[in-house]
Parts: sequence; structure tokens; C-alpha cells
Amino acid sequence: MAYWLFKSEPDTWSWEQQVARGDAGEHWNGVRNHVAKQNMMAMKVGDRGFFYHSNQGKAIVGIVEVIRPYYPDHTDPTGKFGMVDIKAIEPLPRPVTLEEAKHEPRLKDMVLVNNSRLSVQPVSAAEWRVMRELGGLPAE
DNA sequence: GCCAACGTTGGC
DNA sequence: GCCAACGTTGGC
Repeated sequence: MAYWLFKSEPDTWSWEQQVARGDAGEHWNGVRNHVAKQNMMAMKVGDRGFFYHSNQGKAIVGIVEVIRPYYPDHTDPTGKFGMVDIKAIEPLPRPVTLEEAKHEPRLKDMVLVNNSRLSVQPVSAAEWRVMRELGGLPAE
């Protein structure tokens, strides 16, 4: 299983809204970056990801799961980009802020710390474990 | 609100 | 195909 990170401004789409969708989930539309697109194309149903609030909060707040693989994004007039569907699994008992992530040596190579502009990012298995631990979730 | 970093666009 | 100009993102 692979791990990912989905970034969203809470004003646009928040964790609370994602949770409200329940198991039906929601499509992750609006990605217009090719690296982010490549990441979504690599996703498989069952992959897990972190849900990150950018701008306001600047923290990882929850865990999501990919429930539908890559398909065309109908909101893209050029037809070049696609999206996946994700559903909320559980919140982090203790949200992990960007500040904390930057100060954790084991997360120094995380994309979130090094390339803050990429909206859909890969997360390594080691980073996944460390972040869960910081967030107050038990080991998987 | 500012601005650095990054991506994209379009003239040549 | 290069690269300057422009637009956007997102941390600060």
C-alpha cells in the first residue's frame, strides 16, 4: 500500500466537509499540476493519505482512503487533468502542524517540508509511521 | 498583505 | 525550443 498527502485550503474544502461526506467520499477535483496528477494516477483503491489544511491551520488533521482510482476531472476544460475519490477514515487526535513537522528530524525529507506548493504528495512508509505517532494514533 | 518559489504561457 | 513575463500558491 502506498501513502499520500492531500492538501486543501479549509476555506475551499475542509476536513469537516470531507467527514460529512462519510463513506460516499468526495472527488478531489481541481488539481492542475502535472506532478500532482502523476501522483494521483499512481494511486490504488485502498491507499491511505493524510489530509492537510494549508493557509489556515497548516496542519495534518486526518486520515483518508482512496476509494476510486484516477478518472477525468469534468471541471477541467482542457481535459488534461483527472482526479480520484477519497473518504475520511479518522481524525488525528492531535493535529500535527507544519511547524512540528519541520522540527522533527525524521521528517526532514518530507515533501511537505521541502516543496510546500505541491498539492498532492507522496509520503514514505517511514514518514507515515512518524506522523501517525506525532498525531497520537496507535501504530498500525 | 507581502513575496519567494514554482508552473505556465506565449512571443520570438 | 528558449526564456521572459505573468499568475498562483502558500508560508510568513
